[in-house]
Amino acid sequence: MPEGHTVHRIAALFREVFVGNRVEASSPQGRFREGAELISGSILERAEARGKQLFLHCEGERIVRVHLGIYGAWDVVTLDGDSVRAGSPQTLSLGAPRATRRRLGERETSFDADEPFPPAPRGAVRLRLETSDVVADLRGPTACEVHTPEEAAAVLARLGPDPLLDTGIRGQRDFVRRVSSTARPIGVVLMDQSVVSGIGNVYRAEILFRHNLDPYRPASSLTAETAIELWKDWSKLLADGVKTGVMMTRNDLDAAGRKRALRVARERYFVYKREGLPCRVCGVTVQMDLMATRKLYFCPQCQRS
DNA sequence: GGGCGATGACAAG
DNA sequence: TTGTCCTCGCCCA
Repeated sequence: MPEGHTVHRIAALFREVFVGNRVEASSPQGRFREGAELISGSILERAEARGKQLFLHCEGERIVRVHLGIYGAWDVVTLDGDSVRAGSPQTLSLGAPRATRRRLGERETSFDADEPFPPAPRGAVRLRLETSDVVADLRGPTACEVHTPEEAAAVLARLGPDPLLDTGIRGQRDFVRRVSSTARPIGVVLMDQSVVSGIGNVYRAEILFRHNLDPYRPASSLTAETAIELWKDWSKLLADGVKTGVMMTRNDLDAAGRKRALRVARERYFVYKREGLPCRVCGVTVQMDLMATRKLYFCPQCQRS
């Protein structure tokens, strides 16, 4: 997925294009018909992310919670703002204003869509949100539900700190406390959303590598200093990811290399999906193990206990 | 056109 | 620990 950075980007985009507006909701696929009816025509009051969870607060204390899971995505098509505002006869005579399509999820893309507006739903669209000049299609989410404030609060209560929300010393202390209180492997603990929000399989592998940490080491054996460094690093990576839309975890590149890595996915990581290739730092073969059902990539040399 | 894997999280046993 | 759900793009024939 869609790790935490993606969901914060979606929330920011929704704040830009939906919040404050009356939004029509539908479920072209049919699997969210009742939920869509509950919120359709109401004003979207807030859009917030916490870790991998998105909360859309609608008028009337109805909150749509969306979790993209491993392959969910939002396709957002916006009419070009200038064209819409200009509304000049010239623009109109040229036909429909240009639409821009953005996908936020699995692989982010952005391109001008050569299609009429609103576009017909393609594939299995669980939820479509629509105003006169924006359409957002949700497909493949692991969760899409309408909650009461109490239900939403219950979900939030189960989530560990998110560096973008729990800034400062409090979030850091909370993280350190949760990490130090379990003997489970740090590679498992970083993926546990009740310990820390937003880290997924890519960030897990990369953060562990960046700190030369053996993924199997008991979390409680880390020093407080190390735990603090992990929190600070996650804070930085998340902020970067939200800004660029890309998970870029290499810190060994010059400007040109960095630019290239932003374009070429396989250049972005130290170890993720590099099983069998030489470690970028020491040259030893990168290894892949299954840890808690997920593929864990690490360098057995750089990440020794 | 079939199979498979993917940035995830549950529940059941 | 295993099974299940969600959808799509890519690989191979």
